[in-house]
Amino acid sequence: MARRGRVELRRIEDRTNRQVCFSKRRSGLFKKAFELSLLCDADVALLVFSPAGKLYEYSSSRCTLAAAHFFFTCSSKPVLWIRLVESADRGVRSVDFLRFPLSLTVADGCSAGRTPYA
Amino acid sequence: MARRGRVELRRIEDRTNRQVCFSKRRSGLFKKAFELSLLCDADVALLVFSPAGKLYEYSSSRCTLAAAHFFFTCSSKPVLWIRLVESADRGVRSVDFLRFPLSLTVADGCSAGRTPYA
DNA sequence: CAAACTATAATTAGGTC
DNA sequence: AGACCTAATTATAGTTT
Repeated sequence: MARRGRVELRRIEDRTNRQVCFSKRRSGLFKKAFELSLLCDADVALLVFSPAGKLYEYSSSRCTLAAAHFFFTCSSKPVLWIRLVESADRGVRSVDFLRFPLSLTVADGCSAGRTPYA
Repeated sequence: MARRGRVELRRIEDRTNRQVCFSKRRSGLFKKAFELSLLCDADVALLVFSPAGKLYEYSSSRCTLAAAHFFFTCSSKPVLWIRLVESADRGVRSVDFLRFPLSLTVADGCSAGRTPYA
């Protein structure tokens, strides 16, 4: 009737099962993130990409930040995503990022010897 | 001997208790993030700032990305943090970000009408 | 097929050392 | 702080509606 043993910690092969698990655990994870932020007065930012590439995001309201997420895609095309996080914002939401090509200019005083760009 | 009731979902006032709770729940959250990534083939990025301002970070190894975290501090000073996420990277680590001032140049084709900068 | 159910596994608050 | 312990809560895999 319920699970028969410990969960095996490896990729779930069955597609449907994996999708269902993703949905359940994703909401559990976001709930935990929210609780950590609230109970412990911490700032939390969480990004989850489904295998299909859909993005789910959470930022605790205490973040005074606009969080940006800056990736290399497989083709290594630098793209910047920026979202303004409203104050009093909490809970899980789908994402409305601004997406645009980016040029970076590093000002004087860079403290790092290696660049994240190839 | 153990807890006497449901957890009240609000900021823990006692400093020591809050710190202990933070430590426990943080590790629980990172574990869940890792499991979601592994079981469900998802990319997960998680940032947690302790009340003291210490940063804890996780990115699933499947992220083909260098993740960047871009904040406004309270004084609204734009600063870019960049970290190159190594492949085969998993688990919780303390952070070794590169920190430097940033100038942004948005190329043609910006799809957004509002800027995250005040 | 999503939502509800439910038995069990997993997390964790509060304690002790 | 940090590891362990235990009871109670919470999450969730598998099932059903």
